Amino acid sequence: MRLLIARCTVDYDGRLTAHLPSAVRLIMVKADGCVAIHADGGAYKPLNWMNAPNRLIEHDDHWTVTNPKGEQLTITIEEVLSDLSEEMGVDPGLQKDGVEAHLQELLAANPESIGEGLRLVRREYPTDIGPVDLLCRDADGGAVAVEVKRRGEIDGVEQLTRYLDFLNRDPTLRPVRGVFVAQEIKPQAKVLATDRDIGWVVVDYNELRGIESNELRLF
Amino acid sequence: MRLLIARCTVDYDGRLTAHLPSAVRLIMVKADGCVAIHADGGAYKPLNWMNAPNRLIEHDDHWTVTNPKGEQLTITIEEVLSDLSEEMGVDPGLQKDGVEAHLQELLAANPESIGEGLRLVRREYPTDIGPVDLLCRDADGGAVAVEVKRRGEIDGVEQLTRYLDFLNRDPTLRPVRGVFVAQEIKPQAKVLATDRDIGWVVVDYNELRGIESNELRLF
DNA sequence: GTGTATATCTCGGGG
DNA sequence: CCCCGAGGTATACAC
Repeated sequence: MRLLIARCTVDYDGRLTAHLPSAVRLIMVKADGCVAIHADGGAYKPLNWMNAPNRLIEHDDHWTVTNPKGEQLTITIEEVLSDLSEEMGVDPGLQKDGVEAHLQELLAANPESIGEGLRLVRREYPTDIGPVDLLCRDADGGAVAVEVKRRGEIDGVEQLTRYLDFLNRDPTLRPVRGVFVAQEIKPQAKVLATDRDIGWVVVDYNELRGIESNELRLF
Repeated sequence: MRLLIARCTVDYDGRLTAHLPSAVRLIMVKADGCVAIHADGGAYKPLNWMNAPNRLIEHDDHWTVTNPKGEQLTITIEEVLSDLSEEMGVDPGLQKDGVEAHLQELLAANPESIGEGLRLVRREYPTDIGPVDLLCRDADGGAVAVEVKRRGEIDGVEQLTRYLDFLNRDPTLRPVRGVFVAQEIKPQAKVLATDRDIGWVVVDYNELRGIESNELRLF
């Protein structure tokens, strides 16, 4: 990784055009070739960047970074304040816990926590426009499509609506009702779901993990 | 800005829990207090981060970064390879051109470029589930809802469908037809729009800018 | 502050 | 390769 602190101007010409007036900034060049220009503030997002793969050419007073799509970043360097290079090696990567996939697993193992009498038919049930998170049957044998989100917003309701639209074309399933499940559901998403006769359930991740470990203890 | 290159492990506990095994990484601390941990590859997104506002405490061998929501980042530093601090000042910020907002402005000023005889009623016309980009009336006085995108994809058609659904409940507007406008529309989005009796128009941003400057020249 | 839409989104997975 | 979905999305903007 190379870390250059310099007074510079930057121009990006690609999916949009953008310009940075002269100021002191950090120019970060990573081992994979990607370039990012950071100001001394404003969260983690750089002001300008160019992802790998690309071609970086260092001219006398400016750099050009070009990618295969024809996007170009031009960095005009007016004054170098610091220039540091360091070998870092390959990173072992981030280990995550608590994302949607895990929530889906827990719900698949405990469909009763979505609705009484629910039994799982299958996870990632395929439709023509993508897989439904969970397909279940209720106590009366009716099909239930479940969309799982960590945070329930309007687009999740849209997604489930699309799936229901397709599932209800299948005579072996019809009629299919929908349930929207999340750790937190925004009021507008509840309104839209109710408006479309879609049920919604708020679940607690830690409580589900508790159920899971209790059940494990029984065996 | 402080740039620390160190062998470290990192633990995040907040919206999820995540762990980074020991490796050499860049730890960036910006003037506004935000912290980002970068590997030597993988685009501009850091492996872990904590946005401002937060509280950074440097202990002997580890740092803790805590934000008001109770999320915490723990950086255990095993070996410091480099430690650089540099004053950069406030950045003048990025100047952009060609984003959706500009396209919407240009179309609002030239509704005729969407359809003959269209007149603008208002931009960001409010509905219960969010604002419609443009509400217009056509030559016959019929209401027209316009959704503007830079790149037209399926979710834009969904969005417009939602708005039309709500707008058509308003007796002073009904019937409202929809037009989907973008610089580029994906085939699937065209199919879905047509299927729902929604019109679609591909516009050229530079041409619109031309119309705009021509009109300005007339005055 | 809440809620909604945008983003040069980034990133990963599947066909 | 593109398409689609998730994200600790972040960020801007209207109400």
